[in-house]
Amino acid sequence: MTTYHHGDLRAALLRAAGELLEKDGVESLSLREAARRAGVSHNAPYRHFPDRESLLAALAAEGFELLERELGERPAAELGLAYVEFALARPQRFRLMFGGQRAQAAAGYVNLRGFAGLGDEAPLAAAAAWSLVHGLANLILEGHFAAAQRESGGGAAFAAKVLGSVRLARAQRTA
Amino acid sequence: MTTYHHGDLRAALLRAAGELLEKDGVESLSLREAARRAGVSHNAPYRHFPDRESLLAALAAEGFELLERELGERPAAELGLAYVEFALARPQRFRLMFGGQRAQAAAGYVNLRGFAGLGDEAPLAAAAAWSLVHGLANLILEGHFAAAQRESGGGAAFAAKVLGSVRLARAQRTA
DNA sequence: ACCTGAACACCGTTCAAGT
DNA sequence: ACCTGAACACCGTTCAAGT
Repeated sequence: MTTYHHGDLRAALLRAAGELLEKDGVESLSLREAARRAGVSHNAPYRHFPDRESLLAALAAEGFELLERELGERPAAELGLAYVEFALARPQRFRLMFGGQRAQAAAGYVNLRGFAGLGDEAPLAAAAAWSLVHGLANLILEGHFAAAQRESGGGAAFAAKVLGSVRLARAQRTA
Repeated sequence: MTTYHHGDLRAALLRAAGELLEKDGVESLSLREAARRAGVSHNAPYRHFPDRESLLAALAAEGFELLERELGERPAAELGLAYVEFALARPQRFRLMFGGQRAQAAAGYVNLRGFAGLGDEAPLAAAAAWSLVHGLANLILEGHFAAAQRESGGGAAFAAKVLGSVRLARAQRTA
């Protein structure tokens, strides 16, 4: 019973907070509710996190590890699509990772140079590739391509089309 | 003196809330503080906005009008850069407009087909162009290109380089 | 060290009332 | 219609105490 808060309260808090995050988003994630779910007083979290913001930072860090892992399992040609799929599968986590000033943790974290055959060409090309998939993920997530998605049969399918069309344009160039 | 709340309390609230937003971001924008700044009771805002969320939606809508206006003043070749510049000039407004579920108001709002010579080619190309500039704006805003920005002499300069390199790639293709 | 309850200064939102 | 003060159920954070 009283097991839980004997060394892994931090982990229990992160798990509870992660569930709350993915359910309702950052804005309605409270330290007190996470503590409640972990079975401790509203005050206990301060033993492991100096404030709410650093709990959020830890959740974001988890997200970056997960993203890195998932990108690592895919061939270079699918990196862009994998990035979008990650965002669509964990929208709230993705928003937390890349929204609102919490980004320091991520700076330079995600390496997409391999995306779409861009190889190691140039830093500018890598920046463009990352920007493309990141913007696509965001805009799909927020519903800005709702109509086109419906035609394509879902967000991931639409993303594949868009990324495919870019790849095609590049292929035509080199051909 | 008692002028203010005689018809334009709504406007006064939006102005106060806009200042708070641009100062500290959405998360620390409270209805009560906006009311205080507008010189009314913490309760008065409910005469004009059913809840906090719809005040935020109104602020986002203002942002979209402003973005549209600013894009409209630039030649087609500069639309992408203008988009990024808007984001860098009003980071908190931009985050509000495109962050966290508030996007319905914007769906299909921004038309970037003219960007980078993409013309009316295809919806997929337009989606790619918007994604590129949107992702670039976001990633610059959150500090993910900090090092490259320093070399380029600022976020806007870096954005111009990235967008220039993409345009170049397309030009090479058609040449 | 780790956890607790009480307390403080905030919130958003609702309600009964005033003009 | 528009505004008010009081009240409710929440927050994040701090503090003095307990083990």
